[in-house]
Amino acid sequence: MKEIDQGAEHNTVKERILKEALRLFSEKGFEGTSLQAIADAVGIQKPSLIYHFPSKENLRQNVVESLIVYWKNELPRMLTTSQDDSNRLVSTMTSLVNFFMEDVNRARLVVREMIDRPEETFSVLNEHVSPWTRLIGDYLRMGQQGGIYKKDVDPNAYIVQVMVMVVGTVAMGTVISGMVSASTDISHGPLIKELVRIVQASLYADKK
Amino acid sequence: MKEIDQGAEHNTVKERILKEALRLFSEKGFEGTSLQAIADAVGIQKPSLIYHFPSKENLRQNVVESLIVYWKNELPRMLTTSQDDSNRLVSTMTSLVNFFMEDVNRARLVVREMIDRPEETFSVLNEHVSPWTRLIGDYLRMGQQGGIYKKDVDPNAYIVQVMVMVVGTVAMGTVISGMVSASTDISHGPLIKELVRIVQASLYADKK
DNA sequence: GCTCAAGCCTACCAGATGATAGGCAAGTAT
DNA sequence: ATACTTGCCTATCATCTGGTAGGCTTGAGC
Repeated sequence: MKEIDQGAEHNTVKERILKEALRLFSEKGFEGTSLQAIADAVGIQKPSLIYHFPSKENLRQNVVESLIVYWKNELPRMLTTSQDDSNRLVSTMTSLVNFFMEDVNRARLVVREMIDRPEETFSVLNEHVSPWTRLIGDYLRMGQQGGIYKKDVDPNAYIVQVMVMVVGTVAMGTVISGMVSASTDISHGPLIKELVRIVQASLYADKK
Repeated sequence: MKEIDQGAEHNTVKERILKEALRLFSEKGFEGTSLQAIADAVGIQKPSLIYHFPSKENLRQNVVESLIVYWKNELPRMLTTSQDDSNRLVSTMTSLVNFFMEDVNRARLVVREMIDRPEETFSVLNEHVSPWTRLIGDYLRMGQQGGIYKKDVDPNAYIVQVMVMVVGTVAMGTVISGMVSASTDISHGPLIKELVRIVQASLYADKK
């Protein structure tokens, strides 16, 4: 019975720990979060935490891995979902935005990992994500030859920039909004709409 | 004599502390950096640190303020430097990129502050930067009416997105590059070139 | 019934942390 | 010369950190 629930139930202690750790790591950072704080958030004692995850570092790796697993399952689905070639790229990007918007903590954790552990994160991205982005790159180059996309687009750099915008907008968009408006609660809506516009306008060739 | 040097000399203990603190805060984060580590980097003892900056929090504020001061001096200069209206926006952005590229730690610290203290950073940006970005906003709206810029550009959101790209590219660009290439040392060059291209291509109206 | 492992607990540890107290040397002012 | 300030030091503090040792309870297997 216990083995049947494994993975399906969303309330096992282990999953609650991962959930609270993700939240606290992304809000306060890895170094800024104590095991005590996580234990308190879950409602257990510190040694019980250590029982499930033998060290803080191990817990961090598991939190990160839980995000990677999600990606490895979802990315292929995103890339194959829309049959329509013309907006496959935009629909993939939209799925990506939705993934991060589902839980802003995901974007913030990714940003933190990239700044805290640049080399390590580089390797992780290269190993788990680059196979799929390479496909997008090929797709872009084909579109360029076919005249659909602007010829001065640098496919690789373009993909990186789109990623910077997606992650950056979700993680920092509302904060940077302080640069242009005093209202504290600028929703992500207009930012993402403009994000999509920029991504498209800078990609598609002008109609002659 | 001492008062004359004040601010001009770059080797006072206080300035060396600020420099090392900026570096360590941006590399390891605020919580991830101990006063001991800063003191060691400067070459003094921990209590001597406390002598100059009464608390760690006070030191953080001074580090952040040193960046803000730079901005408040440079932003007006950037905005007024190029007389040529047609590329004032791009030249301003280039100056901004150069400012961050001068020391990547600047961009990373800004990103960290935005994620660690969203509300506080929002207020800081709103107070010190928004007066200038409002000018850019007006400038964009005028250009839209004049037909120079695309009409579907959302000026405020556009400015925010450009900022997301600038800060994001410098702070995370080389890491995200792991998504498209295995070579560890992708320079910022191509990324920034593509950044400028995207910013321009998504702004200027198509020639009819 | 007995054994055993799982899951969580209390009690505790060594080390690091931010911060304080107080001393001391050098320079400046009176 | 004396008194005071500046800038740095050593010694020490209470607190918190990640992590360990070991005990209690529950439930399944035999």
